[in-house]
Amino acid sequence: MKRSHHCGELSLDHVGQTVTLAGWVASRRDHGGVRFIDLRDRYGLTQIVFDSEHEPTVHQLADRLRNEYVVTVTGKVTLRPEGSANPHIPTGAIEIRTTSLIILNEAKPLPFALDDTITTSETLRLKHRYLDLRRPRMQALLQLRSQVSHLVRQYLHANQFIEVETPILTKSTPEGARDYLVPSRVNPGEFFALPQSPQLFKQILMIGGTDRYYQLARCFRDEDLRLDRQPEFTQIDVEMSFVDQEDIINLIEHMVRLVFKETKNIDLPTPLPRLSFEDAMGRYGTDKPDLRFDLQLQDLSQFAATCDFKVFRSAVESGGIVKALVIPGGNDFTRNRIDNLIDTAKEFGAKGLAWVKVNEEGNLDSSIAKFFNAQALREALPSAQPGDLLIFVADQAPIVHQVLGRLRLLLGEELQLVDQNRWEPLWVVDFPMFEYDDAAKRFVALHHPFTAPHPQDMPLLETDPLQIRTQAYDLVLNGFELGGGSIRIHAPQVQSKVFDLLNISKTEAREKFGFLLDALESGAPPHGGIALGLDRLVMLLGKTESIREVIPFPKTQKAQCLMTEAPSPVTLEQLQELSIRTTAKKPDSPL
RNA sequence: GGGGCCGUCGUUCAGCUAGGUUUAGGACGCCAGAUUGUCAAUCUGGAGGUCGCGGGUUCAAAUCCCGUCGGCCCCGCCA
Repeated sequence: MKRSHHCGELSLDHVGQTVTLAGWVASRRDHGGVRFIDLRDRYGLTQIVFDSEHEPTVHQLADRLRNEYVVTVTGKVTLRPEGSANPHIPTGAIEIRTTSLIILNEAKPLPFALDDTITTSETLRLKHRYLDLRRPRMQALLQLRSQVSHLVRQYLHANQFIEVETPILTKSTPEGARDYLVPSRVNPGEFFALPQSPQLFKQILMIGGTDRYYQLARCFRDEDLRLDRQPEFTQIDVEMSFVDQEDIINLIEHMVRLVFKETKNIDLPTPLPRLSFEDAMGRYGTDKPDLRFDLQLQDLSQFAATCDFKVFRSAVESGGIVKALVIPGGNDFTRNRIDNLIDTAKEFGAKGLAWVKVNEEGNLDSSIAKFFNAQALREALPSAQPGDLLIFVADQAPIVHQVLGRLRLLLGEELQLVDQNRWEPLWVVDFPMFEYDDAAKRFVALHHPFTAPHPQDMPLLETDPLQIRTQAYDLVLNGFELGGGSIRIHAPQVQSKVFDLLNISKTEAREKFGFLLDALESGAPPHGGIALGLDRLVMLLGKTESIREVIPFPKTQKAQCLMTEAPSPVTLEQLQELSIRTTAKKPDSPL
């Protein structure tokens, strides 16, 4: 018996019709002579009535119903009696007077309540994800994700993009995250890698004349997990030929604005604000600033250079900087709380944390206040008001930025400065091309080794690589990196030069991506692109507490699936067939 | 690899910080009965826990100590 309607659509308009519904028993209320159940499917809830007077047989059968039984019912849509309508659900004006009930399947008592309001440990939810997914909230999130994907596809197709699938079984890439490896049975001792991103393939597609490519690409990285990081995730992967940075930023802005408008009726600004990497680091101490609250880093290096506090002066003299955060109302921080801040600053890498209270009279209150000219400090820090707490870090710039950037986030949360209803997207642009890795004694690419320098910085490749800025851009939203991209190198000589600087030998470059180098020499168009994290986008749109909520079957922090219990040992035969022997000593290992 | 928080009936939470008050308790769920207008239904009764696991301290451990397993958050890592 097929259903005629679903459980979310019946209303006064249907009164008098005979309908058939199917779904799960969401709850039951037994009054003896009359029994009610709420029947649930993806679309909603409908109340079903079993009346002993009119339909004694069906009423008796309904006694067997339990939560999450799967049933199909046929009956007449009727108006609920005076005073018993339920205004809280869309179908609350009507109910179904049942003439037929079929129990399609039974269900054991549940390991946890499916109620949206009841909190259950995530462990249990993940173990029984099939139950968890039945909850309206989870269905809504799946639907949101589907809606976002659909909008993205529509938009990109409308802009002449072609969706292309790139290989999942591919080649291990250097200079990135750890790869997930897949042994090749027919090539003993050799391995595929799962893609960390389709980066090289999309560039090859441009060289192949595809002009505009996109893919909702599954990517894999064998690194430790975070609340916004999973070992497999989906990115909206885009690449275009004959474009510059502005073209890509424009295209993506429109797409993101469309997604926010269509899914949540949110109007993002036009155009999106931009910050240079330098400004982002200087003012927020991070390349993914959360602009939902202000609390900017204040540069006090000039003041510090002339003050009597030796720690400050010597930091500046040795090429470092001094920056401060003005904590509004921080004057009432207890000594204990300040000590905790100092400890936290040290954990973040600072040698110490200087602090000064500005008391209600506007005087400086601190053990180091005697070193400062109060007037000079006021002029250097005009935003400081009576009642504030000033905290300072003096060190080399990267450390100052890292420490104050993190303290800013911590304090923003503690002092509830973050407006949860705000949406603060921005582009971070003009990234440096390289960083110097002191440990490895070499340059490393900040973005990736295929990112093109700014044309005017090109000569610096020979002279001062650390000063080179790239045509790279990150899209940041509320402190999360939504994605990033760049204009790519299309000149083979430039690409070779960059590999040199990264200390990737000719042999190694040849071995790892000889195909790209060959392709670049075969008529590569100028091209560039971007990749946005679909999971993070949906997580932010859905305001969920972690990325796992918007992934139907996510992994735990130990990169395991609690439902399937993957990964798991395999048989000795399987290993032998793959010419593999493991050195792991697990009690349940087949060795 | 490192730091922190958490683990008590099916679920959720109390009890732990004063070791004995506990035969480990409440709520929800479950089981049985009652109930013709509920929608967090109600009423009566009942079942259900080796306090994650192992070891130690003690006359006595859910409670203190050590280890371990699992979950979460963070650092490192994530070009």
